[in-house]
Amino acid sequence: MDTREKILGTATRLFSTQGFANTSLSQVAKEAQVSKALIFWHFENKEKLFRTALQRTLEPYFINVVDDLEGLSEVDQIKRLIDQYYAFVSENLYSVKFVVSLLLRDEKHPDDLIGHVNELHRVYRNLLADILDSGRQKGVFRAKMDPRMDAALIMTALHGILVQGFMGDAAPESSEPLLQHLKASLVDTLIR
Amino acid sequence: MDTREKILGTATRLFSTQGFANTSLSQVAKEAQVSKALIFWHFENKEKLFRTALQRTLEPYFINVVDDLEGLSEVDQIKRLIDQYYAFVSENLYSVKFVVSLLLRDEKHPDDLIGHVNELHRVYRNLLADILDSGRQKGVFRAKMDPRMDAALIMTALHGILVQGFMGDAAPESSEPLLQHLKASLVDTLIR
DNA sequence: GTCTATAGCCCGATAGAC
DNA sequence: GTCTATCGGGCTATAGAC
Repeated sequence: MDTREKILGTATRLFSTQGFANTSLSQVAKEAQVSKALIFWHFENKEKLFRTALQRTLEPYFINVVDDLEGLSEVDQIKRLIDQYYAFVSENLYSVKFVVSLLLRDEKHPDDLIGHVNELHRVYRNLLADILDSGRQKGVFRAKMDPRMDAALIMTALHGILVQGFMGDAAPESSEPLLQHLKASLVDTLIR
Repeated sequence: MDTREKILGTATRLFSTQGFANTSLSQVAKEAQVSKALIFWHFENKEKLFRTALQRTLEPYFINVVDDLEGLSEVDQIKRLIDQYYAFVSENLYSVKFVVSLLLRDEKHPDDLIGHVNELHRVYRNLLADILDSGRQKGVFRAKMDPRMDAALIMTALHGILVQGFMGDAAPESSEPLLQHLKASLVDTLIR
């Protein structure tokens, strides 16, 4: 593997599990099995290395989620989106933890991290709201529902599952049925 | 004010806003207006200071929530608990952020932090489940509901509001109506 | 109990040989 | 591109005067 890649991979892993301040370049160098000075050759300083690692971390966040929805009913589209959100979080738990922990810190938020995350949240919520509204107009969902609020509520519940995943290492076994219950409760109660 | 108190208060504030590694004892000493050595006289080392500060941070987490519920109907008890959870998080946002960020780190979790948080979560969820079950037996709620799962779902949604609070500084204005919608959707749909 | 002074370590970053 | 060696500085922690 490329040396730069080796450094970047190690740094991404260490930053995302230990945070920026807790991770020394000496540790990165040791675990990547290169000299410390080499890090400065490839990345100007610790800050630049961090930004590059963060960018790498955020890459999979651009997921094309819409393609999967064609041909499904509104109800199934919603359920599919919920499943996809959950699957994404499960598969990227480390980096998700990383991003959330960045949001929690006073630490200078690198560039537009917050904007990036908010944008992702907004897109997802709007997609849900559009589907809900479409279903409402077709008479699948209750007429007096509020698509935007119900979309926000679904997002909220999904974020909640996220938190549960942080807390209990007991999560893996307990959050799967919770997800099923969430889909049943939130979606099915919207059906007229 | 007592010097020890002054150090502890300053440390609690700085640790909770900047994290452990990002907060130097020099900074604590400066902001508490004492000499650095004095910190070591009162607290053996940085770790001990941190543990003491964390304990202080967790103190308000023992809230007596039950007394407020007497005389209320099951539906109103649930809604009251939801409001209390939300109010608590709003009033203790900094320390809540602190605790969550600790949960996110690989860092040695100080003592039984996770156990402590899980316990709090468990107590709260069981309380919700008991109330739901009581209401179900009285015929207030649907007979075929699952009190434990529905309690877990409510907890999940509340945790989700937490995350929203982290993300958007736009939270204060947008999470209040979301809370109302949450109560309406989750609780009222349980009513038979 | 509170201070100043300082030891000793590890950090980020640089210089320079190969 | 990769290394060793090293600098200056901030850190935790200690020593010792008052």
